[in-house]
Amino acid sequence: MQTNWIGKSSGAEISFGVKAMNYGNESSQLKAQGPQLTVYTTRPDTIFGVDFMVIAPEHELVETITTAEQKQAVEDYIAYVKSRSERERIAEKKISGVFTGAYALNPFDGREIPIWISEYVLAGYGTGAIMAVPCGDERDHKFARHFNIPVTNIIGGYYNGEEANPTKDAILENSGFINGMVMKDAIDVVINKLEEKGIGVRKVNYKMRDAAFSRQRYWGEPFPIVWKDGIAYPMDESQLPLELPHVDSYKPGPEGEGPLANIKEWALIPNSSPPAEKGAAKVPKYSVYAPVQYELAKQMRKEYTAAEGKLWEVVRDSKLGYKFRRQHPVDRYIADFICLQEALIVEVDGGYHSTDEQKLYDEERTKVLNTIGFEVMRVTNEEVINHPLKTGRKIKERIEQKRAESSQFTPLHEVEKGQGVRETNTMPGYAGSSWYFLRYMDPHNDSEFCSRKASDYWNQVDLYIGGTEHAVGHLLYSRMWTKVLYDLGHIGFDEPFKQLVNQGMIQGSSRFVFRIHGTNLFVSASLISDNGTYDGKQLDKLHADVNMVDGFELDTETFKKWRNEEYADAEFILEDGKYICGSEVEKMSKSKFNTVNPDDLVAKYGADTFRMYEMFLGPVELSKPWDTKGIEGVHRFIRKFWRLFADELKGLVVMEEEPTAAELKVLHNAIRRIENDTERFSFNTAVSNFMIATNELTDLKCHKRKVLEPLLVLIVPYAPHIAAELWSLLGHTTSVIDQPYPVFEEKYVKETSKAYPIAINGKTRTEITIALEATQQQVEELVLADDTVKKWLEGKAPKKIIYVKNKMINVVI
RNA sequence: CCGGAUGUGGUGAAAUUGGUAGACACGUCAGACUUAGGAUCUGAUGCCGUAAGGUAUGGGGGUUCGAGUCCCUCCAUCCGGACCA
Repeated sequence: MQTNWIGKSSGAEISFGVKAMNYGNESSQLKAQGPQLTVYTTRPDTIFGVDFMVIAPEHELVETITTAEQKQAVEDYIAYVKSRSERERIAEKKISGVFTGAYALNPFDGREIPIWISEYVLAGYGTGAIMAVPCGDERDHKFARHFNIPVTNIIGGYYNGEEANPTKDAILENSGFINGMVMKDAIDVVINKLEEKGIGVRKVNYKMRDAAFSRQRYWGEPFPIVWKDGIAYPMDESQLPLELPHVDSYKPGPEGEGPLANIKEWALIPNSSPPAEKGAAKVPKYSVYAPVQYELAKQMRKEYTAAEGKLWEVVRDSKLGYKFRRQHPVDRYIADFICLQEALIVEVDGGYHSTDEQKLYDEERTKVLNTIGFEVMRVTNEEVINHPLKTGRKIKERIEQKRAESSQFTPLHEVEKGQGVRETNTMPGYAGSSWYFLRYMDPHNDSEFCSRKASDYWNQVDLYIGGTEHAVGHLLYSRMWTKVLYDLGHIGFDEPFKQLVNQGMIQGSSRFVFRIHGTNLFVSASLISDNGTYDGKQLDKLHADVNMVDGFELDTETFKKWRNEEYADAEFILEDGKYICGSEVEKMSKSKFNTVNPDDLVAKYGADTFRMYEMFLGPVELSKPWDTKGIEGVHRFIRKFWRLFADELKGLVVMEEEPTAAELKVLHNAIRRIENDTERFSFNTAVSNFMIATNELTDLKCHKRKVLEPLLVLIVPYAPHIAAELWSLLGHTTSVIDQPYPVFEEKYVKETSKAYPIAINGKTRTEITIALEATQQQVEELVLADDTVKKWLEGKAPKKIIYVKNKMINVVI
């Protein structure tokens, strides 16, 4: 599960010479001898199958190697790539590319290989260039077909001419010195040869995910960092720990920082050091982005559109009175223009923002940027080009309006000069969760995180139960820190957890309302036609809060008052006087308004019922939508269990008599099954075994202490509150938690006979009770004497009688 | 597209090694006790059929005396990942 995240791949980096020729770029000094093009590949064994090379549009060699004839085509292509948003590039599978006019040389046979540019190669991964082997790689193959590049087959019959085959088992053909070798084995041979010739090196590549160790949120450990003059200083150890202060509001700070920025007393540190440049301390706060993005932004800064160029002239050098940057990475996006001090982003809409999909993307982008505190303003290409100065004034007006609105806050950058400013971002969830289990072993230690003595005693965590997201995020980092601490000798184990169980998610059951697009009219679900329209009109599908829906029926009055009366003017098209909602099972999430508050259920049924009901829903590792339908059953069980001990009127009814064989059998069956279920995390069947035992004891009218006390100990992990309560009701003064676990004894559940199912040709027809120690012959006699069996035999003799002791009997006719 | 998981009644589900499919609950129906019942208790309840019986674990095929379980294949849903060279 974690391999995708660590993204380790091993292969080789290979340098290809580029054929010397007359390049379009006259200033190139590489006319005599071509430059080197370095690629990364996991499959060096396919080197003789390289039919073309592809470099990323942002690749540094693009300008250098493009020939004069291809110059225009390449420029057009790069302009096209630039015009596409990051997301389009990732989402669309469109094949596009352009030939540079240059050729690389195969280091082994000198074959000339055309070099292409295509957006399917990413600047940020590997070297930003690949060697394309169409017969072995599907993307390369599609590219080759699209541009009619001849395909060299190096894998013989494994390649059918239609589809690439990424096999490693083929025997190589058309492959020079590795002809006849199996591909797997050739990988090493080629790498060795490359290294020998000095044109390549063995290399392991990693991709990093979630590398940014910072969040603009409240909940997280604060960084012990103080910014001064734009430089981060770690706090002195004597001032640690830095504690998360109380906040009244979790809203973003005045400039879109984390909520901590709202607490001036905490964030600002009086200081007499030299005055910081205005705003300097804030700049790095927005620098939470991947290096790839930084590179991309740099590139984009060089290749701006006409409108962007004009607007830059208007806003650059604080001409508007505010400092603007252009093509600046923010979160996962790159903003066209940004004024960090005022948290305003100005986007220039090119002509390509016209389709619905692009609009959706823009909306989402705006939403994300808003969430982290930026206001997004859009201007069109036309207005910038026709009225650049007017656009500038418009931007300035917007800023001033924004300042007026937020004047109740003192923006951090306006504080007295010379003050330090705390980092207001906090650490991500996995920061603390990566090692807290170690701290738990020694929580009061104030000289180190955990003494070696304590960690040696407690050792690894026996069992880790978590969801699948945790398995990648949290587990990955706890494993890393554990390994680091082990290498440093602070702990004696290098894996944090002995066993992992992935529990499923409790999903939400969302409810939807359907609004006719552009109106306040809401249509009840079953009136909507199959193609998702009503009366031919488009509908907006909106989440409605599940708490104002009874089953599927919407409480329309509550709905009108919902979200500060956002839908106060709503009108409804009902069916049978009701508004029926649509429903879907989704992840439970506040944004989907499908969360339910367990407090209400706990108040109604108690925590034990709630706990057991969650267990009873099904296997832990499965996800299922939250549904309270069955909770009554569990609650009834708990009351029934209670009645074994006490009567509403008579109080305690426990008797001291010796239990009967039947009662002991119930108890010991329960011990065996529940112990077994608990050990294999089959909590749902354990709960049902408690129910079975309780039902059986109720039927036996058993209220005997010697049966009930062990049962109480069994139930402690499942219903701890009532277990403790009943334990004390039984007159004990010690805790039930300290009781030894009941021991199963075979002798109480031993049977002497069994009611065997009798099957004729595999189909069960009747049942005969036979002693367990019966022999094959005795069984056959008994079975053949049975009326039902005789009826099915119709006087014939059976071919065979299969007798499996303690299981079943099958008569084959 | 890749990887992982899951498909069983009206519903949540059970079925240690291939051996009585649907335990335990919810729901529904009938009944008891009740002024009442959203309390408690009893019984019934996969589907078709009066019954005998037939049929049934996503679809199709196979192995076996016997398959929810093992094998092949197709389909659906969910989760995770994804231009990763």
